[in-house]
Amino acid sequence: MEPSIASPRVAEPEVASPQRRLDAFTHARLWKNPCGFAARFNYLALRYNQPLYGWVEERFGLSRPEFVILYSLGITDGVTASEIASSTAFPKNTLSRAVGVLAKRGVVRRGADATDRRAQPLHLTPAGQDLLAEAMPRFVALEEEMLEPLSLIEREQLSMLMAKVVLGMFHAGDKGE
Amino acid sequence: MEPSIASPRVAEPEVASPQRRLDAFTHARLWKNPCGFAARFNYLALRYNQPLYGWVEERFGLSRPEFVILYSLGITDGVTASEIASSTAFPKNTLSRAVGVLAKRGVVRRGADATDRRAQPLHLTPAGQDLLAEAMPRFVALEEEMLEPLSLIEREQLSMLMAKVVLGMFHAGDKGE
DNA sequence: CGGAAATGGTTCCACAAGGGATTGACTAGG
DNA sequence: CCTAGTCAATCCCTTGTGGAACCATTTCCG
Repeated sequence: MEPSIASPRVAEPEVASPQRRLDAFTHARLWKNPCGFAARFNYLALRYNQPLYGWVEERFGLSRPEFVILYSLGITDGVTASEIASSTAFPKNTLSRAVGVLAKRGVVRRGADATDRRAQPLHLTPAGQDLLAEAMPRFVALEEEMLEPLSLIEREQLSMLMAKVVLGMFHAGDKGE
Repeated sequence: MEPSIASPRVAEPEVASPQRRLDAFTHARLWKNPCGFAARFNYLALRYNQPLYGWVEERFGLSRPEFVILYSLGITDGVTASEIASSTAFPKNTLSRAVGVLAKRGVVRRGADATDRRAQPLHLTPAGQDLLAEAMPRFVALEEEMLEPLSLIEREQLSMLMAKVVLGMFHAGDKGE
């Protein structure tokens, strides 16, 4: 039962000079791990979300699920709370609450679906668009910073490989399970 | 300010036939996103952790931070709570509580550091090792399943590229910030 | 049609999470 | 050798989270 991803050569030099025990442990978590791939994307997710949502919290006073709603609307305007819930795996009551907060702030507006009176398609207000416009560059910038060690070609490769994995999960999960 | 990762060709066919609105939205979140790379690893992290920690919860009655401690000890025995905290970004008090629970269950033992009586190096008990031994295959298997769409060569490539990104973050974060 | 099952959204409540202060142990400086 | 400052671990308390029950509307099916 070998690790499905071999520890790559690029990692080895680091092992030689661990500055502290902590570095050594973090290093072990990332490289000496039967689930190396999982450890790595979890690490990336952590190091990406932690600072960004921390900043969103202190800059706008918005919690993570609240901001996720804005972000979702930025991608697909008119999406409903349930859809965001299903897609992001936040529980729907959490999102319901969040929508309430956002509506009270005037950054989101609850619309009405013509064909289904239960559904509430959500829309960004101009204020919401402004807020999102201020926040997005940070998100883009940190991603850019993360990818900085890679050349353009490598980014393309990485993108393509991740795409394959994600699509696999997407199909397996949304339909199969 | 274009997306730093272009939407790869492999994704396009899917757009043509979205079975439901939800699929369409999830798809947009993954591919029509200025932070495509972030969206993808966040998606993978979600789809990986959700089922596994759900299973751990119902199988062993262990919360995520509790299991993370066991997992950490599996990788590096004798690591302390603080080190796990720093490395995984779980708050120390959460881990302290978790260690308490695990100790009470008899799966973890609080040792004593010879040179520093403040520190409590943690160790797996035989029961803890058994528990971990039962759980690990699930984690390995799901990772394997995720990587299944990739050939061995592609896995190597992905591993190498992720390694570059992670190492960049590792250095930037632990020392720079 | 009409009742049963399903679905979008909200409300209630128990509980765990994590920020902040506290204790106890080590280390450096007067 | 005592004091100030740091660090590991724990405790307390507020808050957000998310499971479950709950309405309103819609869809399914006899």
